[in-house]
Amino acid sequence: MPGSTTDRQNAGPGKAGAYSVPQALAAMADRGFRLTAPRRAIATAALRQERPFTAEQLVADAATGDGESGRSTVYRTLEILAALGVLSRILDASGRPVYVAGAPVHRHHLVCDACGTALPFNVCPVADIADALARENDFEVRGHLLEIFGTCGDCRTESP
Amino acid sequence: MPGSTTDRQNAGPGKAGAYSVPQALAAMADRGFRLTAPRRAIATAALRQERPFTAEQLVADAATGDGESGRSTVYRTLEILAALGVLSRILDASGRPVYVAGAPVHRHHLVCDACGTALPFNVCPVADIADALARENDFEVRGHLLEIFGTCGDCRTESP
DNA sequence: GTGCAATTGACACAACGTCTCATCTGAAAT
DNA sequence: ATTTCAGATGAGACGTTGTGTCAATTGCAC
Ligand SMILES: [Mn+2]
Ligand SMILES: [Mn+2]
Ligand SMILES: [Zn+2]
Ligand SMILES: [Zn+2]
Repeated sequence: MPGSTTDRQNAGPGKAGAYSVPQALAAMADRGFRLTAPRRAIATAALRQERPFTAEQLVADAATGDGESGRSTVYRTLEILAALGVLSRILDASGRPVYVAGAPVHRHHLVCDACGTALPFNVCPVADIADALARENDFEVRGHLLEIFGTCGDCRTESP
Repeated sequence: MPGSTTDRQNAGPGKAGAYSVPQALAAMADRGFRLTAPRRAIATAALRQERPFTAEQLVADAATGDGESGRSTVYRTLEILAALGVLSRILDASGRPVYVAGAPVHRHHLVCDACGTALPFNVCPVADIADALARENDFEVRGHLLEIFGTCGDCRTESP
């Protein structure tokens, strides 16, 4: 059962808000999760990704890469990493859940149709109108979903 | 009535932007789609929904309600109705595609967690910042996704 | 009416995800 | 170092959502 105590030195993310693999593992151990070989492999693979990735992608990755891991374990470990704030689970342009590195802070993305890169931005234009909308419609706002889609500069220069 | 003429005046949606069943059928016929029994049944069932509905919900509905329709036909007909602007396909809080009545105009919704009601609103706070974000990040904006989640007044008064 | 292309729907298939449960293992206690 | 067992694994069955195929059916133009 989770809840024990161990080393807390590098349990948190660095300045950029991104966890290193050792930090991610420490965060897991902190919460009482056992450091198994599959979990090490999955955390390593997840943090190596430079773009949003689906669970299935990592299933395939983990099968060939850093040791074998079953589908169930991949799903379970990604869930844990998301709960710990090592990863965030967001929705891509098609509504499919994808994971990105970083805590699930209030954040939105510029998502490139071509390469899938999700560039975060933090200005939120929703808060301004949410209050007004809530009042006008007797609606209690809990949260919102905002993603902007298009094409990044790199992809535009590479295409005719 | 023998020899009655086909209403051509009903090809478009009414003032509220919502299609009636005859209007939806007329829109299909206009585009060369045949008016089959399954299509009538599916259009009828779809326009009867008062909340966003999934294709699978309508598959179940159509099986019991206005005559039998195969799964493939339901999916295909919903796709047609969405293409015609009779329905819109949006994403719910979980990212699942759902259909709502009305043309896929630029629109966002207040989506109730409890009852699923999707209340549209038309003020868009994204346009304001999209330009700036595009410029700052060399990103060509194609579109965006914005849904606000929470609880509607009806559901709040019914719960403790 | 006839003819034929459009349409249907049973069925197979695939992707994604959940659940179970027999087996294995990390790590705490000794 | 060995014991011990709750935590963890993963093969496999299963459910849901959605797509593709194709022989049989049917709307509709003529
Ligand atoms: Mn926001
Ligand atoms: Mn908008
Ligand atoms: Zn790109
Ligand atoms: Zn409600």
